[in-house]
Amino acid sequence: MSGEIAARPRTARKKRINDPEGMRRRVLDVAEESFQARGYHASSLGDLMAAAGVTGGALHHHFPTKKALALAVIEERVAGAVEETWIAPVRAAPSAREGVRAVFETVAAELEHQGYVRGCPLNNLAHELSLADDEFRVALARIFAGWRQAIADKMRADQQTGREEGTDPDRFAALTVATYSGAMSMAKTAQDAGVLRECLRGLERL
Amino acid sequence: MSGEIAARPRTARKKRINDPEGMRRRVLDVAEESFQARGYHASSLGDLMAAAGVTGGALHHHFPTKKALALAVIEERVAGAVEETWIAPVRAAPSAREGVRAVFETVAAELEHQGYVRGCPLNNLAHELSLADDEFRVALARIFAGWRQAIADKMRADQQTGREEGTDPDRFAALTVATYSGAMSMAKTAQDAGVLRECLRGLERL
DNA sequence: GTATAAACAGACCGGTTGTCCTGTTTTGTC
DNA sequence: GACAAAACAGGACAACCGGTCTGTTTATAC
Repeated sequence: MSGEIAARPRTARKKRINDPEGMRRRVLDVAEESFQARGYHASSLGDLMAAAGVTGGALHHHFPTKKALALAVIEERVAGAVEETWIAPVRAAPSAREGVRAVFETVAAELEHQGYVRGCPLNNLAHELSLADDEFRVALARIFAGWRQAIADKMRADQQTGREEGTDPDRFAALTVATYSGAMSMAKTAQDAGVLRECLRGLERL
Repeated sequence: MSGEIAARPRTARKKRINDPEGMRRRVLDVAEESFQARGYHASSLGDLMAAAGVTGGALHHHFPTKKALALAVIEERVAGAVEETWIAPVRAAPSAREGVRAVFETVAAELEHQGYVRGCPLNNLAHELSLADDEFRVALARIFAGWRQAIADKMRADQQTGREEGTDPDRFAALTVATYSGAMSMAKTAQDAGVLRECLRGLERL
């Protein structure tokens, strides 16, 4: 066993294939994952490079700075996550109120199934980066605004059909997003998704 | 003039006074400030030492590690902030619902007066540190629990006098804390405290 | 007064960080 | 096939980080 030196890669002797889109996607994948799990400042580019199997040159080619990488994660991944888990389901729901209820329960069920709580992707980055850099802040604020507007628009659509006449759409949207964000914050800190359901019950008393 | 060597501090010729409590307090002051403004990972001990006017030896004497310093900030300052701005005012209020309303408006007024939003001290650290270290997480979770319980207890006291019979105290407390936390998160990201008032209005419809 | 511990000063170090730089290889274009 | 640009490799580097270490001064106990 002592004679064994590092096994050379006999297969694939220096045959490179340029795949810029795939490489960019892989970097974004591990960056999104690491930023959520460890945070922006606690994630080193060295770790990301190792996890993605990417060299420094390639990383620098696609994302000149760490900030540029984070901005891409925010605008492409975090915004996408909010769209996927909140905006689309609410739009597709029979009503705003029903959509909100469904999302709360879906997320709570998912968290309980996976056994741990990583928190809301948007809120996680918003807390760490909003005060650090104004470009970060604006990008994150835009996602919050789109989230709220989607809920408010749905509520307005409900009102077009005569329902929910006593409810202020923007107020309902703000309250919903705030409650969800705060509940996720508590769930993350307690590592228990139960508070999500508790807050949903409270919200339904409206 | 050429004969002058480095000007010796003629005043205060090496007269040191040991003030362990004061030095500890100064370190905690700048650490709390920096952790809130820049976050834990973005705050270097070097910056803190410079800001507090403290040498490395003194810092290490009172706080052996950065983690120990953060733990002290959490348990002594963050817990104190929650106690001061939330628990005490709610206890002193005529009712739970009135206390919650008063705190929301007080905080909103303060934020609008100072012109910027730094966010909720507890939530700021909770997001960055909950997943990083379990000791951090437990310490932060305990503060959340105390916050919720104070509100729930106040609601239970109200119910002893025949009021609020249709409200679940724990549910009300969870909803209140979640809404406030989420609203502060949005207010911080948008740098606009208006959403706090918006959420309070929504909450009052219960 | 003397012993002892606490409080503080200040330099030092190994490891890590983000970024930059110089090459090499692949790909697209004519 | 010639050529330019994009894509990628991999090392270099200065700055910085957190922690440790040794030594000195101040306070406390007896």
